[in-house]
Amino acid sequence: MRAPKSKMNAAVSRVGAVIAPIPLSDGVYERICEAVRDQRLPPGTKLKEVALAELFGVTRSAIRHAFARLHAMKLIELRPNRGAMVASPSIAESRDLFAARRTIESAIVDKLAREISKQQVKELRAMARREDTAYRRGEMRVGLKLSVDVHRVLAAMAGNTVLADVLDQLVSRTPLVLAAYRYANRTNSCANRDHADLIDAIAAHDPDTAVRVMKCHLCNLESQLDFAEDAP
Amino acid sequence: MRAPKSKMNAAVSRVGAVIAPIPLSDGVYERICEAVRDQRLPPGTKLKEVALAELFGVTRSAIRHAFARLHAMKLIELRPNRGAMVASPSIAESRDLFAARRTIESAIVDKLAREISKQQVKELRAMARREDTAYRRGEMRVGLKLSVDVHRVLAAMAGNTVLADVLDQLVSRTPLVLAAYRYANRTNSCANRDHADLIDAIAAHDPDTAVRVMKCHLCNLESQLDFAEDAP
DNA sequence: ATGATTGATTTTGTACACAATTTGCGTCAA
DNA sequence: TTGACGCAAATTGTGTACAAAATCAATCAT
Repeated sequence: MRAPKSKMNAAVSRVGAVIAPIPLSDGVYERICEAVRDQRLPPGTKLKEVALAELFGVTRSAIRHAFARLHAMKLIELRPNRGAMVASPSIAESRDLFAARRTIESAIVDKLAREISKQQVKELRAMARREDTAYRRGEMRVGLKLSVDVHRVLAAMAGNTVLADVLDQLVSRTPLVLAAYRYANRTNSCANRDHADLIDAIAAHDPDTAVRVMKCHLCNLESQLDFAEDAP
Repeated sequence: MRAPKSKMNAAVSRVGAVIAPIPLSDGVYERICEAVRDQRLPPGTKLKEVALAELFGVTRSAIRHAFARLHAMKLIELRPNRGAMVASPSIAESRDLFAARRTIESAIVDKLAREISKQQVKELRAMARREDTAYRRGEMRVGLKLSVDVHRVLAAMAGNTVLADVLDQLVSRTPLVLAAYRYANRTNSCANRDHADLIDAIAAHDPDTAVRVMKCHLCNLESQLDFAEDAP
């Protein structure tokens, strides 16, 4: 990989076969995906192939593979002969994204409120607690990650893998919208009380309340956005 | 740079830039995507890179790019060092797929029933008519394509591009489920009367009926499946 | 006869090289 | 000073070559 010469190449790739039995440029994909979710890569950031290739210690081929997947997830935009950049969701797309999330996550919490187990409730509460402490400590990046993960875990617990995968994409795109349009003075993305209330409703096996809280939660988040200024 | 080789080369690529301003292995992606939707590629079909490369007249690089996108759409499976094959949805995944479609398409027709225009109704009716004639003529492949397209057009008309994109993926995966699990004696995928009834309810601006018909339509389709036999 | 094993062929994964387009900078003229 | 023009550098698109892994077939042993 790193060394182009033959002996070295054989030895290195043998090791690679052990630690990476998966055909992976996947690692690159995951890393960039997380960076987008963590808002370390703001919308519009140019992604140069050679720079990323030597950063990750892989070749351009792997980067381009990762780009193809990231593009399919709509996390980056690919313009012909002009390279890749982190996606800048338009205003319309951002609105549609929240509307789609309301539809899907309502269905998810409705189902979950009917069939959640005690153990799952415990996991959710633990996660919400960790999220809360992270925000209290001012660790915004950790808090954001946990906020996002709460929604992903809810989807996973609902047991519909197809819907969970779909929501995963929408949730991953949300930080890009927040980065592009949120008021500067807003601090955290998911009000912690919202998550706690949501989990309470689910734990109480109250689907209607859970759906209402989830919709309200997403509307609150969307209302923190300012769609007036620029037009990406 | 300068062109010391041949003028011909420059001229050809200039033409290429005009007809293909998009960085396209996209054509390959579209072709395979359609083939899956048309059920010309049954689940489990092995997709060899070199064979496809010379079939489409491109190099393996383009094929691999297309594979990455098809994998992200979950239309093919990629096993490390063992290549690509058309996805074989599991029973659980198939059930989840239909459940997800019920959730999303209910939201779509609900919205559409509230704001559809006369012109859009005309388009839908024309499409349903073409679908009907195709099935009557025994052109099953054309009929299937139109059946699928009805759902895609409904999603597009609802105006939420995010939800439409998501549904596009689910709809494209449905033919794979049908190919894998449907009773052999069943003829067409979407009962034509269902689509006509659905469009009637939407045209009448009756969201509740439209949602009920859509859910019923999808349940009918799912009930044509036999999840008993094999286990992919 | 059946099963395992080894060797050759096929197929995938990855590195690399070249072509072509875009981009940035410097020069020149109005 | 400003604008356009043009060359040079950087970046992307694509084709090719080689190495590793898997598949298949034939051989050998039990």
